[in-house]
Amino acid sequence: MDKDNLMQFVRKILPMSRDKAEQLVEKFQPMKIGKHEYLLKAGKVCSETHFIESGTLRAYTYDLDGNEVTTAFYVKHTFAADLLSFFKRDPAKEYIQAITDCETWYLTYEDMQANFHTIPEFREYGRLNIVEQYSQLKERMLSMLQETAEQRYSRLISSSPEIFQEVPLKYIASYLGIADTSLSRIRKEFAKK
Amino acid sequence: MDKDNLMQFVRKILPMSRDKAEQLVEKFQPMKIGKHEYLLKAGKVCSETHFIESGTLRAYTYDLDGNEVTTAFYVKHTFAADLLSFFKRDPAKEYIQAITDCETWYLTYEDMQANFHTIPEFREYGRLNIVEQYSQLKERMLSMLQETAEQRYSRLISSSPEIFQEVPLKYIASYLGIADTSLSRIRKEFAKK
DNA sequence: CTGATTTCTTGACATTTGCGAAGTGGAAGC
DNA sequence: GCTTCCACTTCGCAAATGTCAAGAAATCAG
Repeated sequence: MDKDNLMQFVRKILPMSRDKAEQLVEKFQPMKIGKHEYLLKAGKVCSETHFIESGTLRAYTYDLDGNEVTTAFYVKHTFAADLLSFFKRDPAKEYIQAITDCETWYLTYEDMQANFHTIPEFREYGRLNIVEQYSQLKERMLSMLQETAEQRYSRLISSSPEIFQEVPLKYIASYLGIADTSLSRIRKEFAKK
Repeated sequence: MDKDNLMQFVRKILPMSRDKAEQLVEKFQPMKIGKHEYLLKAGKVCSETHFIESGTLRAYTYDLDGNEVTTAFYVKHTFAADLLSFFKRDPAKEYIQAITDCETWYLTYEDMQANFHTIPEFREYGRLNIVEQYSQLKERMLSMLQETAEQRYSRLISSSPEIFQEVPLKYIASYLGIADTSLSRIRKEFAKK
């Protein structure tokens, strides 16, 4: 397992020389996580950020009635971490669980801080990365505000078809903010078209 | 008009000495914006971030059917800006409009960048500020996922009662993701309790 | 392979919310 | 002062979604 995918991802967000990029990803270390295992549990401080080489994970929390609410899916070649816990050093409110076996490259908070202080490109990358996550969250927010459940489903299946290969539909339902029975109906309607 | 409120806000997010804080807020300049005027228009790059000394603003965009969707309210003693446009230097997708007459302290992107490079505390503040915004957006996202319109209304009125003093209800409705007639019904039910 | 568990679908029914139209009250402009 | 416009409410009905319960289908464990 080499770091090519990680390098490619990093340079896409902030174009830089190959040398700089290599310096930047140097501290990432490999990890394996088995299906159903946890990358993070609520109550613990998120101390690493993981670039997913292979596999799929999800983040979830509980609503006031005790129901699971899936807040994010993490697919290969993206980063998985609880940003808030990671940067604020607060206990996480979410669980991050492997849906399939996963391989990741992870960076600890300490290593990241060290690089922030010594590599200007890394700082800039760090900020842009947060802005990028904010951007995605905002799009999802807008989608919740102005689209119907069917439109959100349609959007998800065309933007991230991989998710549907590996993730149980009930998780997708709670991610879309609807009951699993409603998703089932929507899929039925959707198939007709 | 002095910068006390600004200083206080900045130091709340990242505690630091009074000297450092003064250095940090030095570049902020005063501006006045009249009711109904725009602080930012869609298509333009957001080139300043505004700390609101007094007044209220809202951000909005249009959905696919051409309806206004209110995405944020900015009340006094918080920052107003299109984060994505500001940091990515992309054209904004939103309008930011004054709902009442406003006074702000603003900082240009260039001044911010300059300070980022020379003052470590400023960098750290900048990152934490984004994380803070991300945190608020995430809470709103969760609220959309798991709460009913009435619960969202209830939450907003208790967390930000000021908004209801100055903002037309139809904007609040679109912020909550519901039709203005539905908000009207919800308020009626809510008043009974 | 078999039984147990989980996931997914379906149906009936209740609730929430949206939409269009109508009406009221108040603010703004002339 | 009068008129116009805008914000807000209300009503009736339609559409979307939730809840609960049952059963089919897929998956897992031994």
